[in-house]
Amino acid sequence: MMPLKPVSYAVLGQLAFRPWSAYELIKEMKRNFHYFYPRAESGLYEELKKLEEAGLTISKVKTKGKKERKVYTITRAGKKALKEWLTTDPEQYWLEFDGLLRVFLSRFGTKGILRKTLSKVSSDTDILISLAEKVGNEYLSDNAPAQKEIEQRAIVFDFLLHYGIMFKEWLIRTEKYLNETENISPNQSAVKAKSVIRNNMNQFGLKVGTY
Amino acid sequence: MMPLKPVSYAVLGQLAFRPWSAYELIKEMKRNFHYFYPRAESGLYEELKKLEEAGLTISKVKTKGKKERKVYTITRAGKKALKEWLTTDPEQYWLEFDGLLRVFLSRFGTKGILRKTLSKVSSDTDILISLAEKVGNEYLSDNAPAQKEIEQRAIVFDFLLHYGIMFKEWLIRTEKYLNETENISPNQSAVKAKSVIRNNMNQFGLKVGTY
DNA sequence: GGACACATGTAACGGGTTACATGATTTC
DNA sequence: GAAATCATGTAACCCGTTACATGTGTCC
Repeated sequence: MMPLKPVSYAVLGQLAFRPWSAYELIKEMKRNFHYFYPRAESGLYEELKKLEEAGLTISKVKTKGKKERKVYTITRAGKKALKEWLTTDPEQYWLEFDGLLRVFLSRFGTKGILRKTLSKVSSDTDILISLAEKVGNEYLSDNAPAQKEIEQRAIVFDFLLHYGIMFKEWLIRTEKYLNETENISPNQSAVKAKSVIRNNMNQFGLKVGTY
Repeated sequence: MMPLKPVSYAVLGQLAFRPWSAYELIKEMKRNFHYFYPRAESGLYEELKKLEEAGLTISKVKTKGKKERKVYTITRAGKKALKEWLTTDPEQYWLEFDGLLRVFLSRFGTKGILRKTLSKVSSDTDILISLAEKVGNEYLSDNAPAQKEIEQRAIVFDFLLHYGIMFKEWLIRTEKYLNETENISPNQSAVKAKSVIRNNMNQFGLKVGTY
């Protein structure tokens, strides 16, 4: 039996809340984890099978009409495995953001092209934030998660919203910077760039001048 | 000739700054892109070969001592291809953060386990921030990037530093939250969780109560 | 009855990493 | 001359996605 991967524990963890059919489970995981642990739905059916083979879940067939579907439940061993995994160290978090690559390389295009790139990033972020708005309101509503669950969800929500806002604020600063460097000499704009760097470092207490 | 992937343009873009030997180029890319476009070094040699096949770069063998190594240079066609790519839309940015998964699932462990997870995230973030400090100081120093380059690097730097700080501030808020919910009833802590969510939403102008 | 969402997969493909191989150059 | 690092790869593998297959309930 293969050592399980983090994604296996994501599935197992979702099953720890309550039993689910595969389809519901996977939809729920997508809702919950999409923005910080994205996985294609098709692969998760695989994981469910592996978990059952490993004895960490069991499934019972429930017939409803003519359609039969399995309902998966976590086992004692599954709960134990989950708890053990939680004690291990998380991986280093990891961002993939080709928009920033494009910013880095933007002098090989035009300022117009750069603005277009940023505007795509902006609208991607709007989607994230409006999802946060939707989820936040659900959490505050009558059909909010159970008390035990909402405590952790608040922390995740807090992260995700600040994550999105960070992009938005960066975009605003960048737009301003772009406007301000619109018609100045290369010399002046290099000075400006350095002052951006220095101000950032000072703002967050990084040591300047120790090279 | 295959359609190029974003990573191909990352390599091509780095070559647009100046010619490099493979090794130097790849080291530089790691420095520049590691935190927002991570790729294993070994795969980049492949990309270089593909780019040359496609005529977007050319290489010349320079012998130095007994060792010969290729120096890659971008071609006219390469510059054109790069510029064209820059006009296309960036992908949606994408975070993988299993620490947050662990927070979501933390009620299946203990608060101590959760704190350990958060402390790993914290030290990962310290590494990011101290790298930012190092890079920032390099940018401000005598051997700073050329004027033309520092403008874009300032934007990237600004992002990366705020990105790291966002994690740090989240960790601080979360720690505080954890402390405050240490010895209160489930009822009260659910109320507290909801107030975290509501405050966040209000702080950033999300509409509350429209479900 | 046709369209579409619900529901559950699987097979093939591909991108990217890990681990290894190789030799040269520097450092002690 | 041993060890470490510079320097350049390649082959095997694995993880995960894409695209497809299949049947059911439901809406009009």
